[in-house]
Amino acid sequence: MGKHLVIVESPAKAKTIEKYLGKDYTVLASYGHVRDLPSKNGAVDVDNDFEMNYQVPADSEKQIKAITKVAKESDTIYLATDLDREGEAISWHVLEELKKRVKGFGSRAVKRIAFSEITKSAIQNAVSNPRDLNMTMVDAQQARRALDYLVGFNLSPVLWRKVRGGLSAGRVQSVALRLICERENEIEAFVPEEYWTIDGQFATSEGAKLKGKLWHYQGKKVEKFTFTNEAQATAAVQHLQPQTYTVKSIEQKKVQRRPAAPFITSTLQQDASRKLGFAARRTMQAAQRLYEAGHITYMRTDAVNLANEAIAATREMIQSSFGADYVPAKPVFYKGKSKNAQEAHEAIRPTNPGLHPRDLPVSDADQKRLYDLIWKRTIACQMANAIMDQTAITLQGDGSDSAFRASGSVLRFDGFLRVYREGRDDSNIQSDEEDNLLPDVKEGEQVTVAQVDSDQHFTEPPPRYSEASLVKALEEHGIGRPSTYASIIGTLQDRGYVRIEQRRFFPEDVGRVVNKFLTEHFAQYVDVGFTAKLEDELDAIARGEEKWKPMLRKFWEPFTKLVVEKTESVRKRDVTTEETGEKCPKCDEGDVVIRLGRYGRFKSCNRYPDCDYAAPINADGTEVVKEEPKSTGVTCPQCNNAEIGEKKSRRGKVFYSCNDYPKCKYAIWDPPLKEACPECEWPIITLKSKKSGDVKKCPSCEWQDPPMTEAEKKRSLAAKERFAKMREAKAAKAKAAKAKKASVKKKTAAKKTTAKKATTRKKTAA
DNA sequence: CAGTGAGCGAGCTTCCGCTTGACTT
Repeated sequence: MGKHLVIVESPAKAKTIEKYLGKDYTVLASYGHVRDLPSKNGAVDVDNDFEMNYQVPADSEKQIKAITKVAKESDTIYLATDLDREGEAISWHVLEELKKRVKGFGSRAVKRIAFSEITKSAIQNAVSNPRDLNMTMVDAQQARRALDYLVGFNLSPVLWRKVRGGLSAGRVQSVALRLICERENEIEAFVPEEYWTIDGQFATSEGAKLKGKLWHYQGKKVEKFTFTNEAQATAAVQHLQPQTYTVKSIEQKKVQRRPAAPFITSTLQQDASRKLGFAARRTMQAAQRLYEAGHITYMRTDAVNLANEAIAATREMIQSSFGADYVPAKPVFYKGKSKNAQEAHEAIRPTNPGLHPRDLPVSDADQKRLYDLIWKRTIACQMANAIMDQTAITLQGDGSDSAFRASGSVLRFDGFLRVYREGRDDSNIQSDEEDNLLPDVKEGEQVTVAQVDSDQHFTEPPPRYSEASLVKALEEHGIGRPSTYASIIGTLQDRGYVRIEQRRFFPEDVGRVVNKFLTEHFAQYVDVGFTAKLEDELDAIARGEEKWKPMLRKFWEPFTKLVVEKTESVRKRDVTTEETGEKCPKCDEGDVVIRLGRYGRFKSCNRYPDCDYAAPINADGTEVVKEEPKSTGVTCPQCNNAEIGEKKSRRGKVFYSCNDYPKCKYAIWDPPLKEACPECEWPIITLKSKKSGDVKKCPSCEWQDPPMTEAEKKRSLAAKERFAKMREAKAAKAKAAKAKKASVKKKTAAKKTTAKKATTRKKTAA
């Protein structure tokens, strides 16, 4: 005896901690939650005071067995799971299982310890300052778990009945879907507005040039919509052109720019998306590897704070690499911005800031690039502010009440910008003032007009969400957690609710129908504020001011009433069809309605199946007009029977296919040429236009001209590998799901046979 | 690429959050 067992969540963490503690300590990982509600009805027994029927899944059984084995030989158990709500619950679940599995467990000491940074001092400090399990926090987690289950497993079946089978709804995914759909509605409703800007170019007596924007016009400050048409703009240009101008004022100020806070999961995903073009999944995969190899701290975190030791090491690194000017007098501390942050970990940083990216002993390109990003952001966050001189020069028209304004800023000290500049996205538009050097002028100096130009602009609709901006929006509303951002995106795609095109989210028809239904009938549960309100309640439970079961009851009673009511009152055809007011062009009797089919919405006759009129429609509901395929003069290489025509897909993408469709299904994306492939003799090749010039390719073999460079080969191979991996993972997932189904079927079949046996036995007994 | 849909009503689907692994073609 005299042995101690420490339980953490992650195996990589277990390894590190074991190094810091003596040999009397065994550190084991729970691998996340060890018990959960099973994915079936009745997991939360609403008729029995919300009894939670937890189960240990097969995968967790392995971990629990290992933990039990060591627990039997230990006299102290340290529960060292993460210090957030989920971590507290994991500790409790582990403890509950140990009580069941270890005889005489009560003789052992159980201590809850927690640390938010993995450093030797933090861990030793935690071990010498243990506390008890916080049961009110565990209850808050149970309430969260139960509510998510109840929402998901009651709302989803409503969708199966009113829309289509296999769909899903949930506290998080339905809000994410809502954001994407509402953005699309905004874009569709958007009416562009015209406006004009007026710029002037000036020359000083010494010949230096100066550019300015029109600032005042005829005594009024110029606003965005001061000039709304060409006539107004032209009139203004004519009015402004012949004047001379005088430098009326020169305003100068020093502006400091602060570095961004160190990375947390959401900001890492955003920056990796903007700078490296990584999808959230890809970022997390690379980060996981870096974490496992001990190069970075934990990658699923919502805290921006850094360990003191890390700050010290970072400052040292800055001092030695860039000099004392770049080290601020005091360390820089950051405050988290996100709602509902639980701050169980540190920010994402290099474990050793002294390890420069070029010395990272890793060969994987994704990991290298991600480490580089993390390293730079971490170093930058402890560097001095950048300093710029911002100058604004006002040029007043002589004898007029119109003025131009030239502004520019000059970087005086680069500070953190020397290593890192935050990526920009939609909400953060690059200002055109930066590094705009202005010539030296004096107040009262006269300048002459070289040119006055007007430019036409139109206001633009808000952009569709990218993975990065969606994650940002979710985080701002406190919806979802660092460990789930990437999978939320996956769920929306798996359900067919959205698709990603050119790295932007587009809602699919099913997604829009589901969203309309949920927002119309279950508005309060798919509201962006629902999670925030829930979090307030959970906090009250954690503080001990509220009890979790009464809170669940308060949620459940009106919710289940609404579900029952809507299940009865809403008719499926009202959800999945829209009236058009048109008469059926085929039978002239029925009305045309828009229906939701397997592949999206389409027009049909409401007399179906008596009339089978059907026509495809565009995303905005207008009928698709079939264009005649454009001739290419190339014969189909597959059937040799017809020409290949240039056509447009329903989504507007150009493609080339055999005009004998549907008899021959040959189709390619790139335009065909009447040239045989020199390699495999396939009768045609294609011509793809790239930035670097035209590339001839064979659609049937690997041949291309000009041949790929080594770098391109490497890249294409890497992309292929990634693709193969993804496909494999998908196939494995599908297989697992199938296997699960089969085993469930087997089990239910087995149950049935035993049940049968039981009844027959009963009968014989009777 | 195009295909799509109703209703008899068997039996299936589904949540969020925590963490990694890898039975073979």
